[in-house]
Amino acid sequence: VQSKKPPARRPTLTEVARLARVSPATVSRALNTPGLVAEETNRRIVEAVRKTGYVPNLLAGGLASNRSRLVAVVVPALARSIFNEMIEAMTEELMRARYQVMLVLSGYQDEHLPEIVDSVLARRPEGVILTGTVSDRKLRERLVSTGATIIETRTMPQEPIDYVVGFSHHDIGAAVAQIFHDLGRRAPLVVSPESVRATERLNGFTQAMARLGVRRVSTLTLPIPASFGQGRQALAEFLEGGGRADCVMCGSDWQAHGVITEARERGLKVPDDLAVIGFGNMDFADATEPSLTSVHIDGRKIGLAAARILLDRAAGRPQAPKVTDVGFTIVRRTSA
Amino acid sequence: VQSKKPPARRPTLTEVARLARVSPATVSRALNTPGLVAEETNRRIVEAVRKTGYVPNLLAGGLASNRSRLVAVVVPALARSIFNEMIEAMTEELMRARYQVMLVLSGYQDEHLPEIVDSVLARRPEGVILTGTVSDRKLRERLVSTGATIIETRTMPQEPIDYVVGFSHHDIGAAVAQIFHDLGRRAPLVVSPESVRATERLNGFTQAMARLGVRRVSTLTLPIPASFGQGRQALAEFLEGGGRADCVMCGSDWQAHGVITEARERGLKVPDDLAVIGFGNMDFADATEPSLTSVHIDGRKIGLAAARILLDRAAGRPQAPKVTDVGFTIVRRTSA
DNA sequence: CTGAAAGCGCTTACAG
DNA sequence: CTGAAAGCGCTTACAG
Repeated sequence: VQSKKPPARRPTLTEVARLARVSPATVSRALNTPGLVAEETNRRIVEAVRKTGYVPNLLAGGLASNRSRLVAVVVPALARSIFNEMIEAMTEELMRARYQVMLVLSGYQDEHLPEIVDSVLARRPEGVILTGTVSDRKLRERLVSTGATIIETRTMPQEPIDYVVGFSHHDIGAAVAQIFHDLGRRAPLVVSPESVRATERLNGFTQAMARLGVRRVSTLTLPIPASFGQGRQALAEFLEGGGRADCVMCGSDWQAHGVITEARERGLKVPDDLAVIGFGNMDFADATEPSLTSVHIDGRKIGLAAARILLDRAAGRPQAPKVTDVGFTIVRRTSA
Repeated sequence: VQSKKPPARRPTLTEVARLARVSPATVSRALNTPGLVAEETNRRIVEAVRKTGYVPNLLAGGLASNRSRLVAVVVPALARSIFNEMIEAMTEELMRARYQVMLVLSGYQDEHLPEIVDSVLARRPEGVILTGTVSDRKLRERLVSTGATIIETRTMPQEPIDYVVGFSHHDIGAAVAQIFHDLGRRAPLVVSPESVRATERLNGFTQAMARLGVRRVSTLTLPIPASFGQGRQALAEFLEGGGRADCVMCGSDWQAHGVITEARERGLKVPDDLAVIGFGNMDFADATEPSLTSVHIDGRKIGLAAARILLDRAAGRPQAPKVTDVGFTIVRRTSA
């Protein structure tokens, strides 16, 4: 006498074949390339699939065909994430083509990257979407050697691993510097999270400022993830340490909001005494008081472009360009 | 003469075995249950793995062992998402146990659910995490029949499919009603997205209000996803249509912020003329003017609890309770 | 502690 | 248009 759990064995392709009175090979064809199968045969197979409730086993299918229909997306984190729109757009597009997305969290430190890469490769993904780049040469080679399409996003590396869909953090720093310069600011401060990409923005900013005649840039480096409280405290310490600034480029909108809050608490007027520019153009950017000028990246555009590259390549369609620059915009609101 | 792409064949377990002078079976054991293998043998195998750069093929492994080490997470959407923290906590915990997370976007309509469920089951996941519930009986059975652990989250269904980690939307509606009542409000408005769960909150609210002696509740139903602009326009139309209200329960913080903005634009004082409570306790809830009272859900707690259930079950450890209620809190700020 | 063998559920040349 | 057969790369009783 059995209780509860029935054997839970799922019907297999072979069972469907038997029911439809064809060979397993024909069922496989009917499911994957229906054009190759006679109409009447197809009908019988569809009916058998329906009757049995058959769901193909993609582990077996992937193993046999060497095509996993899987794309890995590697992001540092998700909470408070600026990656949502990219991931969402990409996932939607890939799901439409019957691909699936494996979500991988890498953290902001690189130390676990080797294990993470291996765990990704173990699934034999057809594509790997990276946030930023991978600098370790061995890891880069390991990624490429799999034959998967590798796409670096949200960056613009000197030496791409394979494909790139991103923008130049360096240029963003320069553009922000230009805005402050146009506002007549001469004492810039950069509040920057401790990340490769924030550092690129810092460098772009500093170099542009130098070109514009401002050689002195104050910098506050903060641990990741950058928060409201942190931004606030950072400005407090800076000012109490005797620092002077009339403009601030922040690593995130949370930081920027913290900086603004602290500044106003101390009687500074934003933007008159202190102009502030954030990064990310978050939901709340127009809800702060004053509203926040911020750098906007089109995440959906990145996600879509990456998905298209993968699908085109999988379908053998004419290759996309290796590098796609989606650019950025700076949304001017009140704070600068 | 070959060019570019080297054969890209990855080393197999058999090659590792040959190099280590053992059988494939022993390599498999060394990798999965090292305790069963002699130390010296193990050493040789580890060395061979290193030398070859071997990465196990989980498609093959999963097929052979009938354990995919895959968990599917199904959420309606990611952009502006309230699910981030849940997903992040769950993914972290599962990755630690060498499980991987497949991200599935379902949209807010149920029409594509059957295909989505099939695409999920095709990967033979060991667990399926759902946002909300699945009402279609056939789909429920299909899910269960796979033997995977099914976990419904962010809900508290009458008849759970399997496990539940969530909270009661109905109770939230009631709690919000109580707050408005304590503030002496008698003309409530509910701005509610067109979703099952928002409707539960609406019902809880309406019933509690009735118990508290307020029988008339105005309702504005909005399409999903609920946005700032929508909330704003909704209030505008409501007031211009002659509607009266002294308090509003909103379906999201974005809506709430829109409602507040519109109210102030029209000279209404928040909270004096109009008390407002949002849902989600988003980042910007304390950045609005006035700051926003909102319902807070501990997403990380949900994600962790779900991951634990899966891992405990996979390890055959004593079963977790079928239903976990993580509750909710209402964060009082200025708007109510 | 280790190996030989069967099998997991598919796909895909190959042949007809 | 269809089938027989081999094979994808693992795991796991079974036997020793």
